Amino acid sequence: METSKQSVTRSLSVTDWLRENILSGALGPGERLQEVRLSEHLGVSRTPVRAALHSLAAAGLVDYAPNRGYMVRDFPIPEMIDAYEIRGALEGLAARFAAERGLTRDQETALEAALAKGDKALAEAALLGPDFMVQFRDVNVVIHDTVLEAARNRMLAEMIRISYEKPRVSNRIIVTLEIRELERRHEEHHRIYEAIMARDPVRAENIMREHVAGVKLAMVRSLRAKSAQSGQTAPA
Amino acid sequence: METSKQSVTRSLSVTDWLRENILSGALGPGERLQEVRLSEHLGVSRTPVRAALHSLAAAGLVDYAPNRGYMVRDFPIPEMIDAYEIRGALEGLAARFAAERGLTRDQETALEAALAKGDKALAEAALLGPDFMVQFRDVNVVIHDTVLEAARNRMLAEMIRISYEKPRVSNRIIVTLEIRELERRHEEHHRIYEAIMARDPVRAENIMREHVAGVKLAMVRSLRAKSAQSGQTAPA
DNA sequence: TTGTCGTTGAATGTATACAAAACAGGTTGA
DNA sequence: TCAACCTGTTTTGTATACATTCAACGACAA
Repeated sequence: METSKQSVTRSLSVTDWLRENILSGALGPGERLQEVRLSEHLGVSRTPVRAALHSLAAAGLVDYAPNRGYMVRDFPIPEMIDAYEIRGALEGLAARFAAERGLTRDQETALEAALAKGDKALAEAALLGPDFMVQFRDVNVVIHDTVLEAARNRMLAEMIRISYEKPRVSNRIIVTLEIRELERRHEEHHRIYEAIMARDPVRAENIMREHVAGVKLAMVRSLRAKSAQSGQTAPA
Repeated sequence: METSKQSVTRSLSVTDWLRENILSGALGPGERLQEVRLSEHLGVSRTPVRAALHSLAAAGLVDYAPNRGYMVRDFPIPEMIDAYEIRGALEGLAARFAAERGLTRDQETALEAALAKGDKALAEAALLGPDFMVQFRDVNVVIHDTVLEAARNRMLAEMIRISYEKPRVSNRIIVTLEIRELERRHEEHHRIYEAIMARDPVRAENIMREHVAGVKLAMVRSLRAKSAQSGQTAPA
């Protein structure tokens, strides 16, 4: 197995390996995932490979046809852009639930710490250098995960996780690089926190939805930049 | 196999069998799903049973713990009520996409036919008898499925399907029995269709979301009625 | 050339034997 | 009495042999 960490079972290891390779793009859309080939490549039998493929098919990362096997699913750009709308609707709902149900002491502390860390990172952006992006990414993850936890709904959490686990849609990735954008984004984090603390569900939902819409726009811009770039080298 | 229709593979048959029995409540929350027991009961080997359990775990119907197996997941009433909010958010999005992207000729025809059938069924409710509910259910399914199809987004479709495939949350079930409710519900169907035809995404989304919220309220009422009922026989 | 049909091969579907891990019970020690 | 541990049993995890299905290829006839 080429992954560093070993999961409890081989099936889970293979699942992780496949997921990572699909999300990173190492396994491209349309690529057939044949059981024997994979099992030889990974040094396990067909059984855990089959289990992993089953899981990924249910998670929507690979397509399955009876008696024909699995292939990496196609993720059209328009659908990935839509995915941000879906994320926005779901995370908006999470913010609403959080505002309705309130935060635990720990969640409140975690959010405040994350907000403060973000403020600090933005203030020191210049001297932090490459570490800055790492820190800001962590802040982002903590804030969104905590709001989701505060929503207290397993099904919602699973759906948001599914919407994350697609190429190019993770909140683990900060698309934009402009500091101005990040400042606005973090300002929104503050406002989401305030709305939840004020127990204002409607406002919490609206801000969160707008927040994700902002991320979507940044991603669309970055995609356009990329396609313009590749357009120069390969116009077809 | 006790199910009537045979799927292409045994794995799929077992998956269907398990899903149906969980959704119907024949397999209750917490019930352990042991591979050998199931395979003997269904007359197949452990392999297809394992495959089915894997799929259902990914679909969120059963819980899995490594080396400990599977059990039917718990579906707390509050989470099932939340599920309607999730459905509302997602179906609202679908209506918005449909309004943005427009209907094909076929979709338009299908919606108009379903609306007319619903009108007719409501008008003749008294003399249709038990057939009435069946017809109205069909109308409901066609309308929601067609809007979803018009949204042209596979990921959204899959998520809505997942939110349906929980006990008590299907649009295949009409909770309310009051004709007045159904008339209002169907009136909303008309308005959703109009908003989509008018290419008004915001309005389409809002109406659809309200529409699902109405279904949620009817379901909450019906749950309260049921718990009051069972409360008489078993107050604890 | 084109269409149909049968063969062939490669892939998935299934069953089953064996390995490893978790649970339950009793035993032994303090 | 209680706790820790050892051990048999049960259950899941894995490997592999065999069955089945599908798709591609080529032969043959129109």
